Amino acid sequence: MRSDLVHGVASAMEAGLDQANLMTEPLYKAVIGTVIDRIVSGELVPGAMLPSEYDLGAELGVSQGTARKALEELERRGIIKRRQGVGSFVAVRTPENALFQFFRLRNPDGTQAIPGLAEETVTSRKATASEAGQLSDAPERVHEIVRVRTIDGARLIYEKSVVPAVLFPGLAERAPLPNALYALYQQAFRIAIVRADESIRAVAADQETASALGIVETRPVMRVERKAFDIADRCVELRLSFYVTDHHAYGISLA
Amino acid sequence: MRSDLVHGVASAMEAGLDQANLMTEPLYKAVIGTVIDRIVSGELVPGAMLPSEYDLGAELGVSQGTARKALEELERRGIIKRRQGVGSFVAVRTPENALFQFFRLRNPDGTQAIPGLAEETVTSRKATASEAGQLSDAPERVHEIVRVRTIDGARLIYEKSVVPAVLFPGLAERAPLPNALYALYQQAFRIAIVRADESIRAVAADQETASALGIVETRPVMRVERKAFDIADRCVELRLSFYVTDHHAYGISLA
DNA sequence: GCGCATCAGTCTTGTATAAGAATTCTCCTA
DNA sequence: TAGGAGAATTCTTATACAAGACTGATGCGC
Repeated sequence: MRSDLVHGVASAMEAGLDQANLMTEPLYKAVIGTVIDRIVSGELVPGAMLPSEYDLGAELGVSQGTARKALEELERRGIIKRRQGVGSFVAVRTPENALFQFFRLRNPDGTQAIPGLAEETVTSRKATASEAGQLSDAPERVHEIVRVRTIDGARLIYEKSVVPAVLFPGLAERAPLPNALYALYQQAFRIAIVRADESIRAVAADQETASALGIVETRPVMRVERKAFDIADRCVELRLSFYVTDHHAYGISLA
Repeated sequence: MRSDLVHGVASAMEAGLDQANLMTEPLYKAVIGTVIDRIVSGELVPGAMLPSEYDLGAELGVSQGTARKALEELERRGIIKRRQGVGSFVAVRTPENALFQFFRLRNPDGTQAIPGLAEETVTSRKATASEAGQLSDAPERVHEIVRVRTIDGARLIYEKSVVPAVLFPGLAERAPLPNALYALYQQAFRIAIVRADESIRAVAADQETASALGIVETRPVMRVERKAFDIADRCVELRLSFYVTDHHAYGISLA
């Protein structure tokens, strides 16, 4: 079986993965890498059905149980969804679940707040040194999306998103963009956001934010810096957001 | 094997678990419940070694593989730690890892901020209706821990923690309390915090917070409401914290 | 005799595999 | 149109072997 395994790993390499297997990497990890490669390459599009555990195992020269272990971990990471009796599918980021996963603002009663879109400007420009350093592959040019978002009609959110131009060709021409950017990223550019690191502070609104939201400059607002990572763990978006949290709260869970 | 399984579940019931198994619950979930029961009951204390996969399986009438599946999930939940060639151990909440897991304040360079303790008062009183409704088992009396914490000598954090008196007998007499409360909870009261839900807002400091931290009343501070849950998923602590985030940020990860 | 390295043994978890059960959907039939 | 057989899928359980880690005995040099 080991020879077949090596063959399976070899196909994974052909699909784009060629590091990290020097010392007999476990088979199931090689399978994980193969599946991720196929998603990244577009061979498996969001919503597509994966081969069954048995077929995937046969194809890569491993047993059904090993393929299963790989699929279980992919589901834990949120990359695929599985349904008994039906099959395994590449996770689809819909406007609904994208909001539920990454938009954390809650109403006073704890329910999810539903944001609207009041203003939007999309521009292309050179990346700053800081942006190039934080984004993967140090892009030279970026798209900047500046938005004012509303909740129940009130202008409460001001946010700037920066993405590499090379990964999002023609983004600026697509304006106006839909409310849920991450669903657009996946559907139009095949980039699935699966993880985000955030840095949160309470600050007094600066002049730019205050005028955008129509508030006084000294008002406390929540300042959130986000780095968003795709399925291949590349940092593909920087986002700086300001929230007015007088009647809403940012809900998170620590585990 | 199914009859033996039922027997295993029966022993789990004797250990304290007697709901949620009406319709042929999977064996490995019954094993998970049994292990959790033993930890909650104090039969397995933090740091104690669990039976090996083989022994645990034999004891409960399931195979090593099934016991293994249960132990894997317990490790994912952070309830136990496993080391190849050594064994499985009930997770120990040390002051260090408790801070790393639940104290999210970061220095400007992204490293973990180390808090100190400047002031502390511990009192016992009747629970408010709101507190009784949020805490598990609607306790009549609570302990309240009010603290001012420092970072690099600066008074930057003001926090009030409320815990049920019945679960923490004699807590008030233990003052002064150690810096890491959750380590104390586990070591002195056998209550392991494994999860917390937080609600974050940016507000202007109120009079109480401002005087405690020595800042002006209008200064923006981060207001964090936390509900902390133990291994049995009971809400055992309410905490209201105020952070001065001029030079520090609250770091979280969304996945 | 004392100290230290080495090595075998044993206990543990990690990996791989396989067989049968449970779930879901489709399609045919009455 | 309702119901049931069948096929496809994931889910559960079980077993065998590999790999890592600690223990203690053994032997050698000093």
